[in-house]
Amino acid sequence: MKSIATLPVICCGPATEPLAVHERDQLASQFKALADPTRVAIVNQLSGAAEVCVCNLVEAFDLSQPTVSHHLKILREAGLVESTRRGTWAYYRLVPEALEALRATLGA
Amino acid sequence: MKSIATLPVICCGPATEPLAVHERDQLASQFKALADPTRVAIVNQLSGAAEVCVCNLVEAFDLSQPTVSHHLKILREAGLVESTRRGTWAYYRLVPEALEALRATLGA
DNA sequence: TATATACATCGACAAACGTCGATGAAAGGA
DNA sequence: TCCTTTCATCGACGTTTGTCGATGTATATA
Repeated sequence: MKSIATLPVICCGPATEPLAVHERDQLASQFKALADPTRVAIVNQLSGAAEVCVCNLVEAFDLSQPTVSHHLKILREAGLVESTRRGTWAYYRLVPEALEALRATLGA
Repeated sequence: MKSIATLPVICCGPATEPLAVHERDQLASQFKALADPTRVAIVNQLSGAAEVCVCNLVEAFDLSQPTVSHHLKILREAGLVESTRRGTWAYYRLVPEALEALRATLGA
């Protein structure tokens, strides 16, 4: 008989239940959205204000505007950020529930 | 004057302090270690027991032995797991503090 | 010693990723 | 209407990643 967990549940769901394939994939793609230094920095920036204009992000990171836009798209598709367009400008903000959910999968 | 955070600190450090480059890179590479479905599943497996033999992992995932070994190496280099060799077998286990630290960067 | 087993490393290859310049779309101002 | 600004999308590129078969390295057993 195999010895069963006595440790606290850490990462990615109940210890006794293996992850469903789609859950596994979903988690992986959310972590993947954070698996780049620029995107980590973007999220960090966004955590410092209610919302941030794309123009500010472009000048904050020494990258081209298309590249910043690309990273924002990845974060958006992962559900970690969302955006609003006001006039010519686009404003991005975190989705706190998404980050909280991801965080919950990492520990007890 | 820029408007400053009134939101709780979410992800990747104090809101008012931008991340240092090396912190940013370190976080990104740890998230990158979790940015693959197989590795998420491995960590989930490991959360279900004190330690798991590599042989069990190889048969659990429909992948070749070198591929599983490769994923374990990535998790090991990220500091998320560690291993012990006993006889012919290698046993892997989680590093709870590492996961806890990562989790802490994701939320208040 | 020789053989078998468990795991790591190597080398190769296709697929995915990060980056950029060029272009497109939508809004504001002259 | 025309021009400018802001942002998204496209196409291309070099690099990184996931995967495998083949090989190397210990350990155990006969």
